[in-house]
Amino acid sequence: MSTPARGAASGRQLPHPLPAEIRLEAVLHALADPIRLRIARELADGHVDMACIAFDLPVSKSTSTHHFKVLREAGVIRQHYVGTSRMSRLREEDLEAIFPGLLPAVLEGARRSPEAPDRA
Amino acid sequence: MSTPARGAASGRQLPHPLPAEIRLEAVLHALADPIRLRIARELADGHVDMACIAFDLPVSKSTSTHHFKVLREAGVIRQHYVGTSRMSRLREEDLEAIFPGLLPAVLEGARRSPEAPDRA
DNA sequence: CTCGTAGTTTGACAATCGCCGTACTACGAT
DNA sequence: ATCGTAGTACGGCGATTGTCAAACTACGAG
Repeated sequence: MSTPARGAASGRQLPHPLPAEIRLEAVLHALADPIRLRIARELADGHVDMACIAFDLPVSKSTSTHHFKVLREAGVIRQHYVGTSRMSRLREEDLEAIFPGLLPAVLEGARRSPEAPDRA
Repeated sequence: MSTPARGAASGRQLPHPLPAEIRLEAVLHALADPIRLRIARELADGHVDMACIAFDLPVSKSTSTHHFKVLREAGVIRQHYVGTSRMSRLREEDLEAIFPGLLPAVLEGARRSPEAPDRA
């Protein structure tokens, strides 16, 4: 039948690392990319939960998916489905517990830097 | 004296970015590598100035040179020659002024993490 | 001057990364 | 049931990265 009954509204599950599995190198690597840093900054700036589409990123859909996946697998964001949209949120509390002060420092630094100098 | 007047002890010069040129992405990228993170941690742990050879890194000489260069060009460390040895030091004050709290948070995180999970 | 030590440079290689387009799946609405 | 929307998965491509070995330079000691 069409409705598989196995999913419900939260049908699709997404793998997230446990706090103990979050690696510093992975977090730093995830945030070292300009686009991912921008995503993190936008998530931090007021918006608690945002759908991927809400970000106006200068890349294709597949690349977007890729960047969100890197952030999620590094433990920087948490994602869950709402309908066909995927909501993203910073794992601020988890990260604060594991690497105190790290995320705030990065985000504050990102706010000061003019986004990116000009890589054209 | 046999040594000519052209060099003195600080003969070879090394390019360092000015504080204004230090980019957050570059710093994060530099510290996202396990070996470079380890270098930074060892530099922070008590040793103010260290020669490259003082680090017992599991890589070849050329790779060492490469990693130190990445750290220097990102603005994380400052280097100067003493004889044939190159001394390295963390740019803690510069970084603190540009990205307050970032370096301490990273270093503290590096101390907690068991170096590297086990990449064998 | 000669030699050894410390580090650099070059060039190569495999692996990863960021990016894209296309084809596909899941959900909601009609 | 059908369609549109939101996002995923699967290659594929060019650029960057981490690694090494080999040849080289710079300094200090004897």
